[in-house]
Amino acid sequence: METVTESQRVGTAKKLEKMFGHIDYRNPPELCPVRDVMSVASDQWSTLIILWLGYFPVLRFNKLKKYVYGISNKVLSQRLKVLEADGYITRNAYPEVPIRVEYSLTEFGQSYVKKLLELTEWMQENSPKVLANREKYGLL
Amino acid sequence: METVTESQRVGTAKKLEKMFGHIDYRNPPELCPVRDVMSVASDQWSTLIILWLGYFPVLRFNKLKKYVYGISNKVLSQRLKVLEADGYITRNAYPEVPIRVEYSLTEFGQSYVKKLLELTEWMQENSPKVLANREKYGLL
DNA sequence: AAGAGTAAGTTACAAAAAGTAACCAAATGA
DNA sequence: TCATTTGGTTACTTTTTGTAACTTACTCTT
Repeated sequence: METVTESQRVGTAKKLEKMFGHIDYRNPPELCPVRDVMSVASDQWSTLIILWLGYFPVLRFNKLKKYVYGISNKVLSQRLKVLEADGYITRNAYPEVPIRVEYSLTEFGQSYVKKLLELTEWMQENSPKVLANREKYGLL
Repeated sequence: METVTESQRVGTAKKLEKMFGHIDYRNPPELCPVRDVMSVASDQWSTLIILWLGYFPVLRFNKLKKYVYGISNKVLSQRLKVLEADGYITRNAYPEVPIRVEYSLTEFGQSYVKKLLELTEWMQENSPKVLANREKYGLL
């Protein structure tokens, strides 16, 4: 068991201890719901799906597929199921012909999309720096 | 080109337009630095690496590997390179025997870890809800 | 002097995940 | 009768991950 002195520790980071196990070298996903839940919600495709559903209050399968550029039917369908199971989105199917299926965020999903937007805003502000760093690194 | 009325639009979500292309069905990663940069930084393993480096100011390869439970040498090594290239972390090698290599966050990395911690805090607060949802969904 | 140990990786091979593209159902319109 | 439509599914290929053995270079033990 490792101990970290206060001086070694970075400010707010104490919370990691609670989040990712108790710093005893054992924080596998089975023992760590945060890691488990996060790996679903912050997956690349899931993130884009949730963000677009934050933008449009309701979207049908094929519309969503156009916005989440590059996603395949298969993966979109998979992710939608998981996101529904985890409570971020709802699926409403209307038995018309052809069938109409509408996806939208739950309240829970909306609270998540707010957090996600904070992160993407940071990304937008900072992505130029990252691209500049990559350039520089490439030359070394 | 799709138009969204103000009433359809969810609050802060207008920013998506700037972030993910101009709502014209074309936001591939090549045209969208945010998507590109985000896919590296918010990858599951990268996230854990950055979080642990936020907790311990400096970590060596094998220590990092113990904290980021379950990661393989290969992937750890890959992610560290990319995170270094993107400017989140620094690598310092001391030519002792055996070699000693120290990783730590750059200032930029520290500004990112703060954002990341906000997200993980949300996850910690909300993961019980997600697990409960999953249970319920499983029964349907 | 031969062998073991150590840190930080790399490499070859196997398994899992993702991408691709064709296919399906059910009703409607030409 | 045949094409069209939506929301997927399926079989197959390619890419990404995971596994575990190996490497390098020097030091310590025997």
